[in-house]
Amino acid sequence: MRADAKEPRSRRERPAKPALTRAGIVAAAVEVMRSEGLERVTMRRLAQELDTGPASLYVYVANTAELHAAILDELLGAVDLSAGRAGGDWRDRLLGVLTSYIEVLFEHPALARSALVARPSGDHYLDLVEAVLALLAEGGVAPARAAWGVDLLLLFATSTAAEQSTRDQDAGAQDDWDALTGVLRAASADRHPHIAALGDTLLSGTGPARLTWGFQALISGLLATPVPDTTGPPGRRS
Amino acid sequence: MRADAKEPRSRRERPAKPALTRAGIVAAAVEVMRSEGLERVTMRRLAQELDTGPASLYVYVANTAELHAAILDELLGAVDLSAGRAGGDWRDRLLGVLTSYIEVLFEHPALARSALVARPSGDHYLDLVEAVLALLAEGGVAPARAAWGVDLLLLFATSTAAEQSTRDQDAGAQDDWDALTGVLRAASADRHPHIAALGDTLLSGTGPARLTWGFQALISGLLATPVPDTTGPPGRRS
DNA sequence: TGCTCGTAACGAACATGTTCGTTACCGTCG
DNA sequence: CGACGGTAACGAACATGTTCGTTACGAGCA
Repeated sequence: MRADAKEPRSRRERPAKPALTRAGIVAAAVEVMRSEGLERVTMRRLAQELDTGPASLYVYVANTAELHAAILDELLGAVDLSAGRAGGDWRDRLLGVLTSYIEVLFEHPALARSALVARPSGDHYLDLVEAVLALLAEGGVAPARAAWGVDLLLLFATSTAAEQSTRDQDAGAQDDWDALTGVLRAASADRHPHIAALGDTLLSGTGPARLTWGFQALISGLLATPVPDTTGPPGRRS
Repeated sequence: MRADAKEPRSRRERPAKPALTRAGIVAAAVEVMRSEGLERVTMRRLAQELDTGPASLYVYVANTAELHAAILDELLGAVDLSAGRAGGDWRDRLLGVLTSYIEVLFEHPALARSALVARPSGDHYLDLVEAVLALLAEGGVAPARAAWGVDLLLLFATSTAAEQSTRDQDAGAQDDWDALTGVLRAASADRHPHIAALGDTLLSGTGPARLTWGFQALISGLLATPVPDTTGPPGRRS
């Protein structure tokens, strides 16, 4: 960004730019994503958008993963939390909220992967956690169990979406899929009898059906499994 | 790698090198990992090790994620599957196998992340799937449900390990953790009453305890949740 | 008014993943 | 015996993430 033919002194001519703040960076990132796709949201592209150099961004954003997590939190504003406040069985409503969450993730699986690395801690994510906790409480789940349960549910949703990363994206997805089915089918009955016996059943079911089943299993499981008596003091998980 | 001072004609002098095959590449990758750490296992470093250029590797390995997945499969040879064949309750034994699996992952969280992207399909991974399926069958879990269940269990294990990626690694882990606790504690009682009420409980429990609880919840859940009648033909999950 | 100094921003650099067009080898055919 | 063609391998290039030392700016002070 030197004094080339283009934009000789753009900083003066466009004082509307947010002047390098974290919120501004994230906003610009979201905008670039909406107009050019997530893969174009690179540090350099973003710096160009903000009329600066890549290095400057690192003052406000630790790395690309954190940036993506911030973008994700922005998108999480679209999660339909009202599903939790409607009528009907609390389990069904919980399923509704989780489904809404995962629908957002499925649109940008790469973001889900970032969310696994740099866990989102934005307002929208907290809203989601709050909604899930409220539903669990309504279902009579003990607080300690709900605390672990919300983690379990959201981790499952996030990682399921993350898993789809390369599968859905572009071409080559079908190749991957074919390769996987091939490997499973080729499993010798000698070494892997159960795999061979199950065959295609391992891969059966459409995405949504498996997803719903998974959520229901998780809910049932956490309802049935008490946490080990005292949940000691908080500390680094290691 | 031109005719510089070093190794003018190394290819002739070291005919022992595996001469560029996928197995050889993966073997070299594992060796580099063991001696210099995973972060040093880069395409360039690997090419140098094999006395070739980075581009040549792409004939046998699609990308870095796939390479890492291949490495992981190699490490999965260390999973203690014999735990599944010992005596005692099948659930306990299943827990033992899963724990052994996750112990391997926890040593190299970055690999777990790759496994989410490029799902491993090596022999050792199939062995693991087979062992889990055998235990589920022993527990009387219906085949269709076991097929989905093994996916659920392994996805949980893998993503839990992947989540630790940046946390454990090096310094900065503590920073992240502090930031997270800070955010949760700062949750206003107005907007997020349940979060505020739970407080530290959300972060309570040591890693192993939470992990064990998660596995048990998953097992209970899949035992309690029937799959939707017919599990149609296999197809792309979308 | 002129100087100093702390901080935000910057430019340049390095290592990485990945791709592209080209080259060198080797068995095959005329 | 010599030309051909296919395939494995290669070198160079490009875009990316990230870091480092340096610069420019503006507030506070002499």
